[in-house]
Amino acid sequence: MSSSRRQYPFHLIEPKWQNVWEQQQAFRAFGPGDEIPASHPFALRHKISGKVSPNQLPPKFYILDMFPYPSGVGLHVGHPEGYTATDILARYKRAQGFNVLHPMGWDSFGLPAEQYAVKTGQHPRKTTEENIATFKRQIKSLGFSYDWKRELATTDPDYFKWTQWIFLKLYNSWFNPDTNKAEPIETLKYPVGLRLPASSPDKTVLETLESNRRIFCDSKRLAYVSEQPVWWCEQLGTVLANEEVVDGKSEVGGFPVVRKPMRQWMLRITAYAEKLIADLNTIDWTDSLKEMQRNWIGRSEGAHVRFRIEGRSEHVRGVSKDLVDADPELIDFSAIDAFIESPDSRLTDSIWVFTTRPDTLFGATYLVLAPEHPCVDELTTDGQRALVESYKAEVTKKSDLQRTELAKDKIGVFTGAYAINPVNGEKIPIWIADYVLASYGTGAIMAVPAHDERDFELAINFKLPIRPVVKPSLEWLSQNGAHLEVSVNVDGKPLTWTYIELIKAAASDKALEPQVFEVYTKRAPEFSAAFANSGVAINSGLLDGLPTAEAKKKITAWLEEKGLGKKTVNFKLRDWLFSRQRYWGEPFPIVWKKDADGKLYHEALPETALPLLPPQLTDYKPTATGEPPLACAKDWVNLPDGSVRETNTMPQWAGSCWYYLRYLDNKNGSAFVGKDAEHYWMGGKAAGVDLYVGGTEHAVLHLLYARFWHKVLFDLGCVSTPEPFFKLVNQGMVLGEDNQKMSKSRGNVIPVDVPVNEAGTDALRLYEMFMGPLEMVKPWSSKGVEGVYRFLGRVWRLFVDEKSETEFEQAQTTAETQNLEVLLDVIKLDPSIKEAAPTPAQLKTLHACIKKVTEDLEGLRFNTAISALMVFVNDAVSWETKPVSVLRDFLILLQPFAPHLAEELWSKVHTPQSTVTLSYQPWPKFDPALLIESEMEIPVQVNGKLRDVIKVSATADNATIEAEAKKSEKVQQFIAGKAIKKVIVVPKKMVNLIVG
RNA sequence: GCCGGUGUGGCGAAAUGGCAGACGCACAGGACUUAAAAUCCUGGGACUUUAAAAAGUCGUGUGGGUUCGAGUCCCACCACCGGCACCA
Repeated sequence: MSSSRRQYPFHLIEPKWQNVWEQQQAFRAFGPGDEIPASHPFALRHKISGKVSPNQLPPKFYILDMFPYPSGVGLHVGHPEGYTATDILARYKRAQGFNVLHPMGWDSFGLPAEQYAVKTGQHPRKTTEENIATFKRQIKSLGFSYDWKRELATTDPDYFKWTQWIFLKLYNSWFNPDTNKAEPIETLKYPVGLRLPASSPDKTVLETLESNRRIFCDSKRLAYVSEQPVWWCEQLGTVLANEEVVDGKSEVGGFPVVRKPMRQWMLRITAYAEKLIADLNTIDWTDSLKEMQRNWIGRSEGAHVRFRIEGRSEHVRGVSKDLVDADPELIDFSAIDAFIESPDSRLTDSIWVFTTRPDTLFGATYLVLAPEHPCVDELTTDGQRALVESYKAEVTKKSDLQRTELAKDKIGVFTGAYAINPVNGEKIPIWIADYVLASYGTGAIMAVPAHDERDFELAINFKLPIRPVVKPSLEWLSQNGAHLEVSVNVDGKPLTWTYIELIKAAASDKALEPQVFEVYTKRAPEFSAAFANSGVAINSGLLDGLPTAEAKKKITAWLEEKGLGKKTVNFKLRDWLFSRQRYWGEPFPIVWKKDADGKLYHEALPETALPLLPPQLTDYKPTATGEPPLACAKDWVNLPDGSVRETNTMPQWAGSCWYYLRYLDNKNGSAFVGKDAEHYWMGGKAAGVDLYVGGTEHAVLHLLYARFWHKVLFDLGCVSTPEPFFKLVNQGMVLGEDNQKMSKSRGNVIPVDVPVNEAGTDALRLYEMFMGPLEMVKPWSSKGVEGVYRFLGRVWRLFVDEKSETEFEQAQTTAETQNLEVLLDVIKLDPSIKEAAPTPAQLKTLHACIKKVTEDLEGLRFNTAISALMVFVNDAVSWETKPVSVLRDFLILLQPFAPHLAEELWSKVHTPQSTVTLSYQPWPKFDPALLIESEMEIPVQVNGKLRDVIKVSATADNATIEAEAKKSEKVQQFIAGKAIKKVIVVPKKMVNLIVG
């Protein structure tokens, strides 16, 4: 920045007011049960003090930032963008009389501190504490109005005690599909004896029952254990999350990663898939963000269809009852039946598939299983076994990336087995191919090559039959189906036509159509593509002639009636892999024990054992076998009673799933949040957090996980709202001056202290918001900072006396004592500022500004609000007399944006009897009466083109306006001698004359 | 490929279907100054006519449409950014 002279002494003003706020505790948020000191500005403004009941408190407004991971390196100018937006709004809402909760904390578990520990041996807690201190100092220097009394860190045992407590809630709950909510595990009825391990002969029925019950409960818990392949990075000596693996390499360091199966904790988020989608309609998020979540959850409606395996005897309904030899009172037979009839069943007389197009069932000419499908080995015939095995081996070798890369070339292998198409009894081959994913649906599909592109490609590659069962549009056919040949029965005579000829004939002769489409293709036709859209069913028996939507309904009903299928909603969302093999995370409050058969089972620690602290270690490196670092602490792992602690830790997401609740009551030692605090801060008109601002990078992960936890807590009666964040806004990224993403390698990172040192925090805040709309991606410009800095200088000069400022400049350089207060007090108000009645024009300028700033803040349009402040100042600098009352209102408007400067100027213009500090001054009210003009300017168009602007009285009616418009000389030039065909007068807006 | 977003001066950007370019940056001219910086004042979309004042034509990614009137609404397309991606 080139300015040699400071626009105004921000270097003195900013620390001064930050100090004052700190000493006053100006931004403490008082909730139910808090003691409000009588001298606190909040008490003065609202005339309450001491302990007050929730209904005595003003309405709340909860404004939340996404709390940061405190890294070792400093903030750059992109970081404070969201924080500035929320702070402006917090200050605005405070001025409006809301009880504002605006907290900040630290998402402080994480890999960097742990990697530093591996390298140096320094305990991650020490690194974390140092980083928090740095971050806090930097954030505090920006003058945000956080209530630091509510600060929290996810690594604090008083905090993660409750993270562990919520985990236990998940562990001890299951999702009841009948009540459609989570319930304590005790409410779970279980079907005894169903495909559970055979009991040893000497065990009593009850012992077996107990063991079975445990296994069954474990299969329903919201937190459960499963064997899962995870990403293991040898060089980093740790397991990585999916997000940390980019193109088959670790995001950090670019080391190779491999898939390794490990015992993992999972959270059953899939149970909430439907609610997580449905409740998006109840919250105020942007459409794009909601859409991202919808896509991630991936809801699709369709059906499960059961294909019997050829040559196997049909499973008889109810036979499972024979397995049970226990007290029938304890048995839920309907649950057993439902299980056997479901695709979850491992009974191997059938293969279940999921399809969104059950209407194309008649066109299913083969089945495809994922290579990992559990039935593959059993189905494979001896003749095909070698081929199948080598294919499977090849697939396992490929990474996920390679599997996707080879997408174009559809390869598969025949298992040798056949299934029966339930609608027509046809014997169809069962294949395996890696384009079918084991993790989606049932891991098996029915292939309808005529109407699915992928099935089509495989069918072409391996010459499998293709049978069209949906009539495509003529247009599509003329592009794609010209070579298709079909046999047609017309009036009893078999004919072979090309498909396109046939459709054309049908189109020209409507009478032909019904009978034409009752054809059965004798030959595998030569398509050039699959027709995957909706159409009308053909070649489909009972469905013929039905449009796709109706055909789906009809065939699904038919399948359900015969016990061959079920209407189903399927989701892309998978259960959440919740464990990490790391040191620096919350330990699981779980121990492992052995039952009488020597089998391991898990058990929760009691709540009284929380917080469960991680052990002290000297080496934080995980072992080469992938065992978590915690396993090294033998004393910690092995308990006196022979049980063993869980050595995995929770992922970083765990702490951020509920931190917004802890802010409400962060000192509570007996509950994760107190009932009163929760009701007060999360209740109200907009339930939950009133405004949440953060980056898009969390659009699916954090925001989905937090919603999930919140819904579980809601179901269990722990919180009072079904959604945590009512309104959510994503701030756009701030790019470097070169229009590129800021990064160390590009060298375009601008640390916050650069603009702060050169122009001050207020200028930084103002520019962050003036750049453009909050949600937009926008480049940084140091010239732009200079512009808003100049504006603040103009504000300063609007208020202060030039002479005394010169004296101040001298005093500053010569004064021995650097007492800020004394120095700044030298500066006097400009003599043109007087206790005077404002002129109508001045009131108009002020109230136009109040209106615009207020409306823009409500709509989060910070950039245009700032331009309104500039317009006011541009006008006010030319006033000969500046009425104090007008300037005071202006300072209240300026305060949210540039709080330090506003406070300093306020301290000069405020009246002594006003005891409430600027931050709690009531927001000025806009008076529409003051904006009414005596005259108005009306643009006049001729044939839609602007020709003149006329002035008429504000009360002029349409007829008068029209007459005045026609009188205008300029308009006359264009209408003279022409007939006026039509006149449009928009009241108080404009006139349009249409001439011929 | 699918979903979402964005295209307006030299630049960041404004505009409930009604005067396109508010506000700011950069630029130019002027005042102040020995000078520079800072500050203050003035100017500006492009093109054409004009000595000038002034006037006219065109102009919001492209092509259509609706309307008295379109940056704004509708249809088709193009470019860029972001997300998802063999999801049956």
